[in-house]
Amino acid sequence: MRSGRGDDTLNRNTLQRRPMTIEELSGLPPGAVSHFRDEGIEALYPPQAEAVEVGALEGENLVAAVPTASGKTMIAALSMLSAVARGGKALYIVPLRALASEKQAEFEAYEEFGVTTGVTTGNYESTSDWLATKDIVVATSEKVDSLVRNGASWLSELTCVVSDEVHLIDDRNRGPTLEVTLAKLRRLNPGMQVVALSATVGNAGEIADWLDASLVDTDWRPIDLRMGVHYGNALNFDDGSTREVPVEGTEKQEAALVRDILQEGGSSLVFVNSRRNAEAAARRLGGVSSHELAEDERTDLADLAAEIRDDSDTETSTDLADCVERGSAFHHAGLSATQRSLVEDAFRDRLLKVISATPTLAAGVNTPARRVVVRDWRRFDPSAGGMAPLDVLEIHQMMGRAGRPGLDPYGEAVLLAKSHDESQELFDRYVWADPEAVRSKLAAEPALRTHVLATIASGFARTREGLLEFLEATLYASQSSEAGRLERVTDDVLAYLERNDFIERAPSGGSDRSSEPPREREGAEGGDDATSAFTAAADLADDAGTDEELEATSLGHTVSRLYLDPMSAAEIVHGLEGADERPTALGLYQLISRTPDMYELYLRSGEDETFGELYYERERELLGDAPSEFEESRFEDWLAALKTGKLLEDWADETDEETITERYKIGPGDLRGKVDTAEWLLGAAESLAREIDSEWTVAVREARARVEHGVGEELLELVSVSGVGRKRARRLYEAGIEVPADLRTADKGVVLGVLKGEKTATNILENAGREDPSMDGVEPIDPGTGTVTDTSDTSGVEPESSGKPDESDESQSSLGDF
DNA sequence: GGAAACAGGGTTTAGACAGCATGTC
DNA sequence: CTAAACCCTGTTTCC
Repeated sequence: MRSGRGDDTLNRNTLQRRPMTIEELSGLPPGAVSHFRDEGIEALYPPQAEAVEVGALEGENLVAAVPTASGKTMIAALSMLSAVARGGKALYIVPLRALASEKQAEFEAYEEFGVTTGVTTGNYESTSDWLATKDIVVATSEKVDSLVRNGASWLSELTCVVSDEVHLIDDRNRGPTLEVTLAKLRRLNPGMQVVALSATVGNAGEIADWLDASLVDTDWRPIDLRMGVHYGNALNFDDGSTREVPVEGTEKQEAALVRDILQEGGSSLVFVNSRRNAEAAARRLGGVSSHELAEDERTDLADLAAEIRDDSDTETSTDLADCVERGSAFHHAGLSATQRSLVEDAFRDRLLKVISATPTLAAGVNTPARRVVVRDWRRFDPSAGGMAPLDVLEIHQMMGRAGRPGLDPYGEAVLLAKSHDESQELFDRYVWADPEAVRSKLAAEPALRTHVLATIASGFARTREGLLEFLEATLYASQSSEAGRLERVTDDVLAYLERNDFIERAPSGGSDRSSEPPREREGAEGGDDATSAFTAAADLADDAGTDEELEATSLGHTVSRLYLDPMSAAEIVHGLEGADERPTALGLYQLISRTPDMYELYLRSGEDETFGELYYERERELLGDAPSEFEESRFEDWLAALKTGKLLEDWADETDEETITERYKIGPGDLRGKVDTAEWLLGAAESLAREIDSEWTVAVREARARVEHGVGEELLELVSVSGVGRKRARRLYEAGIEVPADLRTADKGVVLGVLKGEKTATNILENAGREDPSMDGVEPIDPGTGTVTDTSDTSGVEPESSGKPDESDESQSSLGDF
């Protein structure tokens, strides 16, 4: 830990001053100060005061590198509110969708004094025009990137942009997006204030230089954080103090630590390195927490467990619910979004006593605990050939979750050691260590592939020189020691894009290519303001007329707007163009599953054989050229994509959630994620098919509709009725109701017998447009037997009229039956 | 004879953004 | 190049 950095004079001065009260702040909208006072905020934390001193309220650029839960959001809020008070508009960029909702909930309160907030993520969108009227917009970095690509007009009205967790620029996959997006927003709005919020990192100064910003860099926290290592029966802290925490009998260290703090009324968070470990630890720790529960807590926990079981019918859910009943929970990306927030909320409400989590939790929404136990500090990393130690930054993020402001006297973060040597190593490696520096990953080819295309397509650069000049404004350029590397990779990428018909090069000098009219205006939703602003930005970049011109093709524009990795687009286009007959659903599912935009499903041992067989069985359905069986790794990728494709086909064949999660050994959250990505990619594939005039557009649309609703072809019409999902649609179909129109004429008794519940049935009939949807006095008819409880009208009901044999019992039993 | 305990080898391993147009059981 | 938990299987042990 970096205590007392001597070079930070500002910091030292501020800490010794009397606290700055919120009444001293000027430049905020009327009513803001009293709002904060009502919230119980009287004085600013020292880092916040420091931010104000360097001009946060006057539109000055600022990098705040401070620990989690030290009031970073307040720094952002003050900057944004003062920008709004000056008549401006602010954007708050977050790394996760869950954080977007968290921030919105926080900023919504500003409506009280007339400052409005809107959110936009891939999931949820307040319409674009509506966003233009909001004072503050919250969005994920990818969404902002997409808005830039699509030319949202209000972006050029921004006067303040906040980038939360800016250290994620270091992330190989998603960092470059944030980096490029910030550079574009700055070019678009030269006078705009930039506020970057970061965890404490090794090179905050470098980031500040890049953004022309003042730096607030401090370790200050509102509650003390003690870091320590537990070894044997003792817990040794960084301040030299020691606490006896005996490990009894066969119990694990973490169990002793959780029990110890629970007896003082404190909850804990245990970080482990795999999902399975998280689940196993949660089960074991349930034994600890269940001893310390009050009667009313048991009742509440039982309710929570019921909610969890209700959300999804899978083994993961059952296991989680069983743990929750005992006051313990696990948390990882295999959980559904609902389950995750149920667990997080219950933990914040102190109902759950302990969560065992993978690192997801450290990066996500705020879930502070009295004690944080970091059990595993190494994680499997194929690139390292085995277990690799976690970054200091990552461990510090986990440890930073310790201590709940206002509830705990202090927070404790504990690492576990099994030997004296390991204890020493942990102190050196993590407790006393500074976090790593943030390094830009922009020069990686996959990142450049997509951003170079987008930069050209949205008019930020029109020549190779202009492109390189734009890239000069990124963090990568300011960090790069290896001159020419970026240029070299850029040239490779340009060649790739040209080869795949995404861009065209032409000699400059205003040659009039009538075949391909300029497309800058494409997709500019907000009219001329946006277009002119974007064009101006491009003009700024292009000074030379000597260079050859770069222009996105029509296809290139589409790819950029669809937010696809060009390589994914190329794969899809190639696959569709090569199809001689109508592609099957499986063919399309495998196609999108092998694009880099689909997260890979891992091929387990023995599965290469299973899927090899499936491959030979259904080889003809697959699109494009299969790699030879002798190219081992490429063939394995092909089979892994087939596995993912098969999962999607199972889903679209109405296999139930439980069977799929068990068959592919995944959690409900993973299944939802796969389906979601497939839906997006097939939507994009449909646009591409239209763009290249493919004759298979309809096949793609149908395959997309089938994953979206998880139903067979014959149910697609039924699920378009609001309130009818995959299960209800199948039951209706089997009762002879095959299309929405049938709902308008069908016997009400049959409908009620199928749908169970008068309210649902009435509702659905109403949505189908039935004139008299009321179910008053209707007796349900059992769809299985066709027998009536009371009435005698059974005409027109054919229970087994399905075009698709009842699959439910078969799919239950046929494990591994691919 | 059969169930329970144990040993040894094999297997597995974190995370989740985006288009578009609206809503499961 | 570095680990550890869990599962499955086969064996031993104990009643």
